[in-house]
Amino acid sequence: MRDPVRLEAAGWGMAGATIYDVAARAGVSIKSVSRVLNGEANVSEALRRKVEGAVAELGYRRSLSARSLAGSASSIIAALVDATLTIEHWRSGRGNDYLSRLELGLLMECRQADHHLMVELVDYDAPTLRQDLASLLTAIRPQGVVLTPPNSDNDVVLEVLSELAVPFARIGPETAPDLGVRIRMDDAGAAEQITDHLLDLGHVDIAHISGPAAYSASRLRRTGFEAALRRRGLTPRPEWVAEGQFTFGSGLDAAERLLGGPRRPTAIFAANDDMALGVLQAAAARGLRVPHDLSVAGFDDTPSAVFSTPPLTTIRQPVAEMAAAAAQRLIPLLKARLDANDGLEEVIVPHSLMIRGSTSQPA
Amino acid sequence: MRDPVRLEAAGWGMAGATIYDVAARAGVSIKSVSRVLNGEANVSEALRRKVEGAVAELGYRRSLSARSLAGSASSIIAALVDATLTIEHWRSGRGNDYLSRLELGLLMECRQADHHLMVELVDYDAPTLRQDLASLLTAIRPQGVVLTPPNSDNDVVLEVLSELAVPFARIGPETAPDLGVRIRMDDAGAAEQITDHLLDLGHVDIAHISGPAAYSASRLRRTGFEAALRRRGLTPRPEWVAEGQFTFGSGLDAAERLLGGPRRPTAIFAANDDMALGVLQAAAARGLRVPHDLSVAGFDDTPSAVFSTPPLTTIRQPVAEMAAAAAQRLIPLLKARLDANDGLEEVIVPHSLMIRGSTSQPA
DNA sequence: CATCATCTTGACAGCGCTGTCATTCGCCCC
DNA sequence: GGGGCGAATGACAGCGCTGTCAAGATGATG
Repeated sequence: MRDPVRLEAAGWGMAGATIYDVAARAGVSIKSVSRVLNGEANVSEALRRKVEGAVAELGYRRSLSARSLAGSASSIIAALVDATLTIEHWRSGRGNDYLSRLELGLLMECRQADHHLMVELVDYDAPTLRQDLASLLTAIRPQGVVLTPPNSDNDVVLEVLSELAVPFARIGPETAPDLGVRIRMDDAGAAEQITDHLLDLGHVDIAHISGPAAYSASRLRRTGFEAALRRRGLTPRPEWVAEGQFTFGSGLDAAERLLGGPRRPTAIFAANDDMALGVLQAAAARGLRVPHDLSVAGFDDTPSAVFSTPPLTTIRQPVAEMAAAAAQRLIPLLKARLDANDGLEEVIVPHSLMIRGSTSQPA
Repeated sequence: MRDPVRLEAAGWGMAGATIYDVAARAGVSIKSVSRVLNGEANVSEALRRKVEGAVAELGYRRSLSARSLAGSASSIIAALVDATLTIEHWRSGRGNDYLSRLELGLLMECRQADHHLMVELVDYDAPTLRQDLASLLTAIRPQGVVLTPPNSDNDVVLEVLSELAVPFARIGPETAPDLGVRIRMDDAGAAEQITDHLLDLGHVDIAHISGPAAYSASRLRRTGFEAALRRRGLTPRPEWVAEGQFTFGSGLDAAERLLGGPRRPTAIFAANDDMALGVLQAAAARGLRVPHDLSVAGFDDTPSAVFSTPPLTTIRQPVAEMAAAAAQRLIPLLKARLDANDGLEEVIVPHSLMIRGSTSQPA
């Protein structure tokens, strides 16, 4: 058995107890302590009680690094976040509501399962992405990785993750329907639902501001929008779909184009709230009253959607729930040491339509 | 030298290279690799080049756990976040803009310094806080800890951190002016400035909705508010200070009280934006036009402040910058292995007054 | 040219765990 | 009553690094 004085010499000030201390206190071997802590089979009740007592008395907690190094659970979940996007947010001085909610969900689950959340910035545009990611993963050896939009589909990332056999969950996956745990909402269905809401109000001339076509969320929302029209026997007019960039400014511009055309739509469904807010501004600039002269619908239910004038009718994405579901699905995987990321389940979480002041019957 | 086949057997799929692989490839000892990587002195140029070459070829990156375990840098920064608050946010389904911006700042700095960010929920109300925190810290052994508002002052936490000699930074510290790196803004000064703005516009009858007196941010803002009045020879009227809870609802209630009094103020300065938004709503409910009949000022510059009607005049807290400053100050500390948390510098970051539509001359 | 200080490099022992394998102990059965 | 078997526990070797200490290389010095 080792010298207990070692404790004081650790340089990290008052160091915590180690497994040796617990073993000594309980009068058992370190392996037995390890067994109890890992809930291994074939442990006598007496042993368990002795160990648990010692653990409690010493306030012992296993070292993450040691566990991780010894080849077992690191109990770290890494959330991979888009660096470029983050830098943009940083520059604009704004937080990222989506990411924040996502993280909330992850944190809540991590807390329950006694796991830890590490947030990592990844530069998805770097030519060295493959290399970067591999380094990152071997450096921190997370037990599971959560891919966040809009980067849940990067081929290189999926490849590296598969090669390294790291379990992963994808929030809002778009392609590669067979890799990892996939958690998403029904974008098309939600878009259809909110378009239906406008149609139900009596609108016929409905325009859409889509997101960048590169994102399938954009495509799915547009698809849903058009499907809703078609189901009512209406033909989507291409000139009434403007592509935006998911930003306030691009929404404003798109609205200008849409409202400046020969025939003015009575409702605009923007593919996200930021753009819808831009529409609100464009409408105000033209002296159009919302919702009297123009109904506006968004997507996402960002915080500002509640405080805009009028408040936005929008789709509430259950982001935190998605994240929690991801972690929930991921953590058992870790336990099972299941390292095949194929054929895992897909979870579709329910969204909700938030009807607020920005939509009404056409005048 | 070890068996290179080991690589394939690691069970983690394609494992990354280890220091042994690099050493073998470079034809040097592992210690030399370690030396180069740590930038230790007395390393020949030739050695450095050989090692760096091998590292590059292999895409080698040191294992966090091993480094941490071996007693050196864990390169982990832990951000301690209030669990109760987080759960509330989780329930409400809203993100946390403040936290998000804070994290952004931390992430940016971590990225630069090749550190990692771990976000940890802490239940500050738990009777076992001391124990919990000690366990947490010994489990993850972060190199530095960032305390986030409103928990930058918890005595138990500061104590544990000091005992464990973990360097820490405090965002928005209120008490204990000599512990850790302290990063804050000038709350009183900012409050004074925004009150001055109202006074400059010609307002005399200015009311204040403060935050909970328990938070010194509340007290400082109130102090600044009253100081501004006094400097103009005005006497603050206690009945024109209402205490809110930093929430929308409490702002609305407080505004009701203030506006329902015998003499109606022409301007209200709320200690945060959420409450100011409540004031906006209360004013609208009473048919008061803002800013014509009532000027409203907030504090924080939350995202909704931009999209409210009218947009809020408010104080912009440079949260991300504060966080970045914290990390910036913390990381060198880690390197220097400085484990005294006393007498460290205090950083006061500049705020800015955002003048928007919610304030104007009194009618 | 021997001597000593200085620079450069390597061997080796942990850090705190987990995994493997060996050992002990009871207990059942013929 | 001996052989066999499973359950319970322990001894010990790493995991991939860093720190310590020793040794070899180099150069300065008298």
